[in-house]
Amino acid sequence: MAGKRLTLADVARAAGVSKMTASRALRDAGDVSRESVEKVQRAAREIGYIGNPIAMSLSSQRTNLVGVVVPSASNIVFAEVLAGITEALSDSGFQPVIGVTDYDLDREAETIRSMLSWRPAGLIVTGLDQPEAARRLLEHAGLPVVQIMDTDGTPTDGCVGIAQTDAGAAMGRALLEQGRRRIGYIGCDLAGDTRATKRWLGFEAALAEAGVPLAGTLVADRSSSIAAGRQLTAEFLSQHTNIDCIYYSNDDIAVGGLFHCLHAGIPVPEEILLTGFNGLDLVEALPVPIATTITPRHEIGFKAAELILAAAERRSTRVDTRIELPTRIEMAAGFH
Amino acid sequence: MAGKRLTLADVARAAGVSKMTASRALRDAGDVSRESVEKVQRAAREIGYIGNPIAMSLSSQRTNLVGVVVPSASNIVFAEVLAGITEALSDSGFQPVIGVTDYDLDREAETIRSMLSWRPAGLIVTGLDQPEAARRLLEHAGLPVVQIMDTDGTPTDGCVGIAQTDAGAAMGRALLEQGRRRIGYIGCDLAGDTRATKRWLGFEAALAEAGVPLAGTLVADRSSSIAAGRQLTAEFLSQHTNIDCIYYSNDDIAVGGLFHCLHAGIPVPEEILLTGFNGLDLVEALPVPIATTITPRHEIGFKAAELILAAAERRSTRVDTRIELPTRIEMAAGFH
DNA sequence: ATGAAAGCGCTAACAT
DNA sequence: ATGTTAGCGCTTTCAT
Repeated sequence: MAGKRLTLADVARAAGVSKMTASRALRDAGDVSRESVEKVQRAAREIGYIGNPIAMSLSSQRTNLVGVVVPSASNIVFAEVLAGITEALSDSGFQPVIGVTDYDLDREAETIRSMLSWRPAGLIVTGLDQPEAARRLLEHAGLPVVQIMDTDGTPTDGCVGIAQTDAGAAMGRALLEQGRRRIGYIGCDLAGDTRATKRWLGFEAALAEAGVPLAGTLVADRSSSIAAGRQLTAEFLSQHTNIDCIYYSNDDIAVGGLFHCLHAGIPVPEEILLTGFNGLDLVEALPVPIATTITPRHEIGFKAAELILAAAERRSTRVDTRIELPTRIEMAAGFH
Repeated sequence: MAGKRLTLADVARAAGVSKMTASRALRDAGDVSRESVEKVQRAAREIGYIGNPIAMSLSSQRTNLVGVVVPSASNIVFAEVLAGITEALSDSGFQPVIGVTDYDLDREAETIRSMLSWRPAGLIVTGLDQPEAARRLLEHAGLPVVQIMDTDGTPTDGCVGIAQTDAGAAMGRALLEQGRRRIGYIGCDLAGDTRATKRWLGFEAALAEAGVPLAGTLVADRSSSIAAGRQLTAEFLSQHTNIDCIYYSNDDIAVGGLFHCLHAGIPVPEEILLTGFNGLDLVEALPVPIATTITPRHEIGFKAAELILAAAERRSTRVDTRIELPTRIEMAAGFH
């Protein structure tokens, strides 16, 4: 059991070549005879050699790591983004390393710093609006950085996301087109989520442009959840009358709102049209239709990882690419 | 910009001490005068030194990494387990490194192998029933391993979880106690999820013991989701009559079932009692009550990480601890 | 095509 | 309490 771990020297000895030849053979690093390659790879397999990425990284001054910083792991949206990243990275030899900030701005800089200390091949970070300290870290990182989810602003290096303000505005116009006029807004955790704030501002501006003021606003400093949506909706409707539409900061809260309406016997969407954001699977399965903006979560992750991969391949320290993905409004999402 | 990265030698020079003293001072490794510690830490801060964990790890032959292997990242259950792990690890100096297998048994061994190559301080792996190859890797890992979620079986080293078979049986008895007799079972993805299979077997055994056969069974080879639950329930109810209760392999599928019933106008829970597993927040917010078994997801992650930490602290290669956490049945979960 | 020497940035072990 | 000497396991560079 245990015993000392096998090293490259063991493989070299078993194959009857030098460490260098073994190293090259295992990496397909050219300039090795077919013969040697086979000998070495067979020897490695036979003795059960597993390379040591730590030593590899220290020696080569580069890692096969891609750092990913997201605000939440339990939010299905980021889980889907991560799935996209993982898919793009699979079979590339690169590994994602995930850091979670829990929407804590101080922890964000700390997390980024800690990722950078591993000198990853690239970094994927959520959002365009890091506080000063974090932004400085990204600027001086000296490696490819992709900021994701949002394209409203100036990225440090590259970005992949959607136009958040426009998305909010588009939904505002769409709701007006449906004839809704007594429109409320309910949001959670806006301090930590600048994307939601942008949508809200875009939404409000679109209504204002049509001369329709928001009929009411309820923003809670708590984290977004279905339960929060349910409670906030109950509170909101007890304070405002004749509301015919509510725009929520995301789908979770909107579904909570729907649960309140179902429980209270309020006809959805006839009396009140509920509107979320993201187009989660949950929403598509709802027994009653609500509106939402469908976002390409998986694709955002996939493309971001592709950009890092491409930069790593050409040994560049920059991505320098800006990708704005389209969104789509669905007025009656749900299974009906 | 960029330029060469600062190393320990730079700190030592700036502080006017040797590399060794600087190293010890930065790590609080004893045997350094208060004076030197301060000088070094100030120098490090001033020049903006960030340590290189790769070099540290290679030299010390140990890392601050804890490997975590889960079947799915987008499943909220594992996201909550990860949150527990992250919380236990925060401020410990250890970092989780996450690997996702997507319920693919081949990928599991590969993922474990890849985690092990980094020589983490410990490994947290989902489930007790790895296929042979993966199990061998764990046995020969030579580091603390904690298998999570399940305690029905023999762990390689330590485990933290719940008694899955018992949990299924307990729910079976509870439903009988409610007077339900025409009970169906609907499950998804049971090949990849041995825990769900154990619950099912326990459940069926409990019914059999009372002389009540399952009124029907529908198991789909697709991944678990709300949409799947909705479709499978529709299918199931079209095939079986007089069903008064359905046990689902988890909460997601049960919620899908509820959505079908709400849409079809079937009174829940009066006519049919729906039963999930986990006690997700989603379930607690539902407008109509369903039954579920509440599981300590967060705590499982937290305790597993604590075990790794404790083993690392005493420089042990084993955890050798088995923790079985209690579950609780709630017959009318939801907000009503 | 192969190998020898040097070193990546740090810490363990052993001085002093 | 501080410093010196050797590596950790690999790759880079430079010979051959």
